[in-house]
Amino acid sequence: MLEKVQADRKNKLQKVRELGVDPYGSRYDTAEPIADVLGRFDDDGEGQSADVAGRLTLIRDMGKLIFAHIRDQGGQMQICLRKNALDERSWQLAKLLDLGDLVAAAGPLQRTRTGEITVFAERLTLLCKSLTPPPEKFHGLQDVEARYRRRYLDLMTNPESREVFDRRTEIIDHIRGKLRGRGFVEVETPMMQPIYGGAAARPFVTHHNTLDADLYLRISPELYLKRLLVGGMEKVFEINRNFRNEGLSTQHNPEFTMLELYQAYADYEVMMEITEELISSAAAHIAAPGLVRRIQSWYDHGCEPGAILMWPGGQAGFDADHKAYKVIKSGRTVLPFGDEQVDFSAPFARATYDELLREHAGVSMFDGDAAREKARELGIDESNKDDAVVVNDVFEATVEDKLIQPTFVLDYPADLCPLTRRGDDERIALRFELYMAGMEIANAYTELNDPAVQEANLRRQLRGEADGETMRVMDEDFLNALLHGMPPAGGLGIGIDRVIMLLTNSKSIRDVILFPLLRPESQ
RNA sequence: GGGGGAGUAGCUCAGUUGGAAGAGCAACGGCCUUUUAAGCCGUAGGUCGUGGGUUCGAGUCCCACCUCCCUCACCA
Repeated sequence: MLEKVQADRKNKLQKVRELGVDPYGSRYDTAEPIADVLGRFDDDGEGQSADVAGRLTLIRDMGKLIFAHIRDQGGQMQICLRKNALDERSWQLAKLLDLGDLVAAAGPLQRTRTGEITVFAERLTLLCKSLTPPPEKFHGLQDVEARYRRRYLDLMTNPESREVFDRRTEIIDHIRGKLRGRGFVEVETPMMQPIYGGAAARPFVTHHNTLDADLYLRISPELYLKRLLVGGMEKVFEINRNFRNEGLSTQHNPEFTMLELYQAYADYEVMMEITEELISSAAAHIAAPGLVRRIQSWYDHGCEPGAILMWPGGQAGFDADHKAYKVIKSGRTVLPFGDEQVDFSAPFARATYDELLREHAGVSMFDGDAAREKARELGIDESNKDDAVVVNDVFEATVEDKLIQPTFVLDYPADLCPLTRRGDDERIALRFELYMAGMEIANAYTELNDPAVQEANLRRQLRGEADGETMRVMDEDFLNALLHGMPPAGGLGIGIDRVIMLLTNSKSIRDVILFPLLRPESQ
């Protein structure tokens, strides 16, 4: 069947050529964004005209009169093609158009009898003939696997999907702007590393032929960014991919985007302020009415923006089935995430690791025996694991999914944190993680800059960590760098994909990554 | 890897107890100059995920496998 449709379309393509028209178009830079056209239309104005370009999403052919919807990246509107308004060749061309073709139409701009703003074309230009029909015009592409594997079809037909990726870009731009405003410089450090480190994860391995050397795709940029602190770069950040050779889930993609930043002469308290500012301001930015208005034009199918856009009480809101954004309380930014309402307003709640563990598990992080008992009660295998690993297993099992509202968890068990400075109490590390909606979003510490302690930490193996998942791979050059003296510093990592999930109400990380990793299709 | 769910036309989906594979959209032919998922008349389109099995007969029942989704495990 598909072959037949493609053959029909190739026939039409040939007929287009016989008309002397290039079916693959060429430069066309006179078109105006559709959202702008709809926005400037004046009901009392006369002699208005427009020139728009985009993909045909709907065609209603009435013989000598054709109505069609044309969509560009910011909006959709109606065009009308009439036999007696076009020259003979253009009319022949109009009758050969299919859903999915890219065209441009120019002519007078008027409302139709039923009130829809419409370009009554006097010029029609074919920009690209489409040989494969688009998905169903009303339901769009629903099949989840197809949406991930053939993202171009998802983007073409599902505006709410495009919307998520537009927001992703806006959020990352916003974060970069905030960091630049604080005097941070963006750097790029190796993705391919001879020694991997900075996190506890299994790496991907690759090979450089000329050097005949195995290299690892980085699991973290941390050790390189700290070298830059040694070199005198006092405020650095990197937003880039990390690769971890681990399982896939709704919260894990093997390659994911991480923000890491380091600030000399700061500590984890400063990192908390920065985290709060980045995330709460990104949420406020993304919930701003101006953005909601622009988005709304996608759903409007040609009705003028403004008709649906004024929300009562100055609140911004947006509802399209599963993607909903709202600013609910004035002065606070509250966004829905699934069944939850998450309040992104600063300041975020703070609690120590030990307080939370006592509250939810009834044991102290300093009492290894009690933690083991609790672990057995929870069905966690605690044999052959060090106390700190058992404690953390209990923490993850009992506390994590309770942390829906933004919460800084402070002061981790020192044994879990080889790169972190100890507190006055040597058993704790000056580290926090930020949890939201039960997900780990950020991780930061007051950085360890004592080379002797750092070396000892890296040499010590913790029992209970799986083979190959330890960060204790000795990086002599990193230790040498510390011997030259690294300023006391705060370091922060934020999982960008998860932030995007929270701010776009996406329950799966695959919905915020354009091309998530799936099993390759066989044959 | 364990558990649960799904896979039927290009797309969105029905398919009863096992008894002749369906609808809408898209496509093709025809009518139609103000339609809104246009309408009307007609035509065509299927390896029912793959491979076995049970049966007179399998989209439907059984087994294995493939892919995706959810969940658990894994995972800073």
